[in-house]
This record gives sequence, C-alpha cells and structure tokens, in this order.
Amino acid sequence: MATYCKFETALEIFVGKWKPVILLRLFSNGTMRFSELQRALPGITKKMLTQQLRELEYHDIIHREVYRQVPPKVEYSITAYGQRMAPLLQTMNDWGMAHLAHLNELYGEAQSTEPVERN
Amino acid sequence: MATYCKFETALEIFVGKWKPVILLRLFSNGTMRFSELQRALPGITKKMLTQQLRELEYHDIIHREVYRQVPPKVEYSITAYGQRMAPLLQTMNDWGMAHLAHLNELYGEAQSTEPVERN
DNA sequence: CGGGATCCTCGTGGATACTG
DNA sequence: CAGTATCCACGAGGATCCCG
Repeated sequence: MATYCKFETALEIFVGKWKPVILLRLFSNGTMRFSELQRALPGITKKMLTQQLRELEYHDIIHREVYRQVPPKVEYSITAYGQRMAPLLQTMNDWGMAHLAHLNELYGEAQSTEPVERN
Repeated sequence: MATYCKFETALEIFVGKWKPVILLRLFSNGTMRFSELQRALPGITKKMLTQQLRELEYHDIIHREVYRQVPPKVEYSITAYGQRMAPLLQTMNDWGMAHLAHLNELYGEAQSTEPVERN
C-alpha cells in the first residue's frame, strides 16, 4: 500500500519551471557563478534564479559558496549528496527518451509531447 | 551534452496535481471505474479527474474502456506500456523516501519537505 | 555582482450547473 | 454515471526598480 506513495517527494524537487535546466547546467558544467547561470538560462529572471537555487540549496542538492569581496562573487555547485541523484536523473532521462519514441510510434513524427488542442 | 536533457519529458507525465495519486490507485487497485476513482481521491472534481485521465490516456499510460449501456460505465486501467514505467516509479519512490530521511538528518524531525516560511 | 522588494499577469485548478 | 460547460480564485512566475 505504501509503495509509490513517496515518489511525490521526488517530484517536489524537480517541480519549478527552471529547476531541471539549472540542475542540467550545474551537473554538466560543475561550478558556476550566479551570472553564468543567468546567461546560460535565457529568459530567467534574477528573482526566479535566486528562488530556485535557494530551494535546491535547502534540499542539500546544491552548494552556495559566497566570496566576501567587491564586487560580490557567488558560486553554485552540486553537493556530494546531490551527486547521488545522478542515476535517478539518468533513469528519468532514459525513460523520457524512450517515451518520446513511443509517442512517435503512436501518433507519427513531428508530434509534441502535449495533446493537440481543440476549440 | 544531451544527457538529462529529456528527463523533463518524464516530468511532464507526472506534473498535475492529481496524476501521481491517480497512477497510485490504478497501479495498486487495477481496473477502476470513474466513480471509484472519484471516491478514492477525496477533493478531486469530475473536471480535474477527467482532464488528468485524458492526458494519461493520450500518453498511452492508461486505457479507457467505455461500456455502452445505461447508466454509462467507464473503466480505467494501466496499459501494458504503462506497466513498464513501474520501475521508474519505484526508483523515484525509493529516492523520495531516502531524501526525506536525509532532510531529517539535516533539519531534525517533524520537518516538512518545504523550507520554512518567513515573513 | 548578486541579490531583495513590489507589483502585476496569466494559467492551473476549484465551484457550480447542466446533459446524454 | 460519466462526463461537459462556465465562471472564478489564487498562486507561480514575470517585469521592474532598488540596494550593499
């Protein structure tokens, strides 16, 4: 009965429009500065970037290193604990890829992941 | 570079306030009628239940079987393809459980999964 | 440079009523 | 019973300005 009941917890980590991309950048680029992240994520505002980073930091997924200097410098990186969720991300990624292929089989090429809208 | 770039696709399947619980019920209970689902999910409206079910159906995760009779009867179940995502759900569930334990270590007991609010 | 504080928009999801 | 159709509330996320 209790199986699957906590996988929503995992979801809470990833929900948020920018968290997946942020994680992607940090996982592939390693340590990044605030401004680097902002430039790497076209369209994101400072507010959102800050907010999403703080939430990930709270969950011990990323580390925030502040250098006390002028002008300020803050670097973000994946924590050791955060590294341990790489397999999960990989599994989800693999499933996502396979699912896109499955959707292609069902509905043909050039299909988005969303159902077609109808008025 | 392309790694993790499609795990957002996996997320799209689960986002939506009720999809996780719906999947949970269908996975554990097998076939269920519309009204059964509604009763099993306290607080859900027919509109939302219908909408989330349709989206899952589009993705070939669940099957919708309509019995042409009066009064109508519609049964929902996990498709064969849908069954194949059980391992993924299990993996996410396991990670979620472990993560809750990790948060407990960090912040102590009786903590929610969300950062404390401050005014 | 790396934010915080405000205000505002817009889409998700809820409430309610109607229907084949 | 299993929906659909409308209307509406609210909160995530965006725009803008200010600050150490």
